[in-house]
Amino acid sequence: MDVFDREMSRETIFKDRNVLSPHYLPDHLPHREAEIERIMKILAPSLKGKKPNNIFIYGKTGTGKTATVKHVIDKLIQAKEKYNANVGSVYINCRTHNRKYQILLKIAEILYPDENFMGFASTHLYDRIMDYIQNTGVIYVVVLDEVDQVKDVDDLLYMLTRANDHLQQGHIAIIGISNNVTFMDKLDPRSKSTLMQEEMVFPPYNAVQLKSILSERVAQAFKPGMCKDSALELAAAYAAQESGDARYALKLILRAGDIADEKGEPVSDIHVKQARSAVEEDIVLDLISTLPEHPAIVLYAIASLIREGGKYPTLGGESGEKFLFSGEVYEKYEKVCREWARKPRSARWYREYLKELEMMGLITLTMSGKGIRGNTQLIKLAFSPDKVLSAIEKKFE
DNA sequence: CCTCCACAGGAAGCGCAGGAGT
DNA sequence: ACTCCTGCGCTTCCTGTGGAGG
Repeated sequence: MDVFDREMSRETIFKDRNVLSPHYLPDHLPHREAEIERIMKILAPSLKGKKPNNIFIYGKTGTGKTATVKHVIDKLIQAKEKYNANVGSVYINCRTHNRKYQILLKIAEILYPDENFMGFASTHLYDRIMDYIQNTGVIYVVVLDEVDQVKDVDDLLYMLTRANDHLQQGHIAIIGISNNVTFMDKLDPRSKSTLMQEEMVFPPYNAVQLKSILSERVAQAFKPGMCKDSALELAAAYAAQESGDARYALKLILRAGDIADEKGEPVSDIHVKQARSAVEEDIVLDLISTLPEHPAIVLYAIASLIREGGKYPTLGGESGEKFLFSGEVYEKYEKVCREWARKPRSARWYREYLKELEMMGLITLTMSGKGIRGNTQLIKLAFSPDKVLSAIEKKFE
């Protein structure tokens, strides 16, 4: 009996592990009923051949934006069959298709599945797309997930929305999804007003909501009684702390499930706690791997200063939390740069790196208030310095 | 109260790379 | 093949801000 045989014959606590994967689309989305209804209402005119409004959806990661939209699109396609309506749709993830050209190409490829558009100019793609819509009179819903990733958004939106003015029949409707608040400010006012005919904000889930989301999935993923209620509750509580991220909650339970499965035990609190540390490590590693060189060095400077205690250790003394001063970190950053034979960036740009690191959730920034001279940012590391340091050292070999 | 500190963050501009237009 | 244009990453310069210190 070899390893394969033993693994195959082993009893597992999972019924369907796949249900917990980040790509799994559940049939039922708890606590998003109102959002689903609103989007359906907005899209409903398309079934009668009328143009629906464009929608812009904003919400933090793990608030169910993508799942909700995909769910509604599924329903729209079902309704299309039922009422024999002339509607179509594409879902495009702009992280992988982050330029106007790639998006037009993707649309063209779907509209003309038998043709090869490689190497065609984007104006040609545009014309062909317009031809299709004009000739068929279809109402075409384009979902742009993570729109903020598109380099030439203004161009793209202008092109797609202005197209509608030239169409005698048919229409392009846009659903934009983003988790970046500042994205709206960077938009051209014209594209802003067209994209945001309807604006929706998806709030983060609270602990109670996360619990009910988890329990639905857990019931499908594990065999009966193989995931304790307390474990589920703990995972929900951890995720609620992490800004209500349902994806994080699912990751936790999946990881905890794997740990428990290995031992052949039902999932309990201990496994969730272990999973948390493991998932956190994954996240740190993942974030740092995509980090450009200089932000990584800045982060390294922060982590090593935290470990050394910093120039002004535990100032303020609030629960012993260690804060660093912006200037102090910049000096350290310059020093590390010299040691690693890199030319340090200017202090101005260093501040941009700090903001970037904050947006990624690697550090937290607080403006200095009472008790501190001058007006400066106080920097706190979101993860353990040792994990961060080793991850960055690994990155630089 | 004024001044100084220790920065924050806006504006302008620069060199470069890669596409679009011709 | 060539110019032109545009976005990106960055520097330089500058004005603004909130509290400390005298």
